[in-house]
Amino acid sequence: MMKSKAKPAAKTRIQSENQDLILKAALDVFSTYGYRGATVDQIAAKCGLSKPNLLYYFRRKEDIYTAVLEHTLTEWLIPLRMLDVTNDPITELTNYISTKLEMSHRNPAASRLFANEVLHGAPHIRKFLNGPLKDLVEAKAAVIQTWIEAKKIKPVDPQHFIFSIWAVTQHYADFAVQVEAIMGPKPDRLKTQTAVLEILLNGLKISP
Amino acid sequence: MMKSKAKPAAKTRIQSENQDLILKAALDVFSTYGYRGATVDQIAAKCGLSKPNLLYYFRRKEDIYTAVLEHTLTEWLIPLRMLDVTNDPITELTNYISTKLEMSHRNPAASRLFANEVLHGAPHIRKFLNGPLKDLVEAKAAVIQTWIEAKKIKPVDPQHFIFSIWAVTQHYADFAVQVEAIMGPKPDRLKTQTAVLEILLNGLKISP
DNA sequence: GTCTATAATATGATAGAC
DNA sequence: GTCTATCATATTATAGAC
Repeated sequence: MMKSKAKPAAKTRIQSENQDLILKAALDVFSTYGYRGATVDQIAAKCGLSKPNLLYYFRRKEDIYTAVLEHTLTEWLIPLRMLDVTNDPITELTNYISTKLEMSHRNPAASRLFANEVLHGAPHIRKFLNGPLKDLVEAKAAVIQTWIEAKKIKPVDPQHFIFSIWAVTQHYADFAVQVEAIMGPKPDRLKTQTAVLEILLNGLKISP
Repeated sequence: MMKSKAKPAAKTRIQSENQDLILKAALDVFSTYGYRGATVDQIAAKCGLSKPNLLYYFRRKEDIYTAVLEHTLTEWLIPLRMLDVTNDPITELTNYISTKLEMSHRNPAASRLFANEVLHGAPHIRKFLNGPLKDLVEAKAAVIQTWIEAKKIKPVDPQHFIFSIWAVTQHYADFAVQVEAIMGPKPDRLKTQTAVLEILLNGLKISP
């Protein structure tokens, strides 16, 4: 469960470069095949290190996995943290949704890694879900509630609304294969963004 | 890829009972651990058969997996097929969304099995996605488009709207651990349903 | 049809030379 | 720090008795 003793101290330039290589390759392999489906061999091959050399940097397979997860999670919540109660709600929510779509598009592997972890019961990040994530969602649900009470947007259950945003935006990364099977390869990103914003936000706008 | 030669012909009562047992246990194990994470041992233990006996019914692990997937997929699309252009759109869509939420709640394992398969590139159901699924979505997108042109609902991209429905409804099954970490155990189902219907449909309703 | 025993393989992890 | 070689284990799959 997020043992940060996993990584050895990175001191030399070669060490820190190799660590980056490993984490990048591991994100790729773990997100494609899942924790159990990924093999240390694959990760080693992908970053051009020998298996024993890779295991010199991270003693166990699980240590690589938790390192990548940790790295991903810290970045993942930044956009939600930025939701600011003092600004216009539609502007803020448009911004948040667009940023999440953008992140899912730029780094689908990270989205899939996280999806896979939660799908299988989140054994490595239970504490994170019950602690920091829960706290953050409650704080931001309160922000949305404030907007509702100020009649700046129509009423909606704030927590479920946040879930819906996550669900829809991450869908385009996690289920990309399915989306492309139906829409053809390389779906128009602007069209996607416009559609998602309309679907999620039109119901909230106060009628003119 | 969906080789239906997988199952031996089930003739005796014992055989067909055991097949059901196996498929039920396999759905559970595969959806929890993923294809690679699941072991034949686990499935055998769960349904009370010995491993060799299980492998008498399905020669290879992969055959069990494809059988379960096939079984799941056929049931999964029934609600979307029922979307009827001649009825009131809000009634029809309310019905569809409610049914999908209900299915996700009653059988989260099926939802997760499918999610896991697509997440990892859908190696076993590519043909299904590119064929039957694509055709069905195009047909039902046309239904929604008809409603829009008849001014019965506000304009929305029909395909992306279908994706959003899938994303949000399946989220409550696939990410149940996360939802419960934030909302507490056993979230109020009626409240969830009401919230999801509002979020997805309020933007479509023609102003009174 | 069902079992025990076991083969064949894949894979995580380590020992020890350089 | 990095490599080759190898161990130990887990797991799919089969052979063959009953």
